[in-house]
Amino acid sequence: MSTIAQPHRQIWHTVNLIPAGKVASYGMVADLAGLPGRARLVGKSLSLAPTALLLPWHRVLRATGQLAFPPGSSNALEQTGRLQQEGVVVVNNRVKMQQFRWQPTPADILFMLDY
DNA sequence: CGACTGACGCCGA
DNA sequence: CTCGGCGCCAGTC
Repeated sequence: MSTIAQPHRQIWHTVNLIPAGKVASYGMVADLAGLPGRARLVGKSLSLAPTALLLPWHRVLRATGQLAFPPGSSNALEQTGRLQQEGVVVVNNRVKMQQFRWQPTPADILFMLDY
């Protein structure tokens, strides 16, 4: 069976913990996954993630709150739709991080370390 | 081997 | 708020 690099597994695992109605930035996910400074790797991992995993990729955006896709692109539209469906307000292709930022509990951290 | 490219982030002008 | 520049790293050419 194919050997999936650990960093990817860690990243997918972390993204999967983001609760509906909340969002996280690429850098935040990288940090929580034990890969500080590897924000770009998070983007890469999500692009490679099997759709069968049903990861909440739409809850991951840039640190500024901007969606990672160009406004109007099919990806941006789908991401916006999914977020609003969860109650996250998206205006001009961006979200108010101050209001919707996910704040992982100590339990969340432990859950990831345990993995 | 070097140059370029991303679903990024931060700092300074 | 916008731009430019640099750091970051795995792939690709």
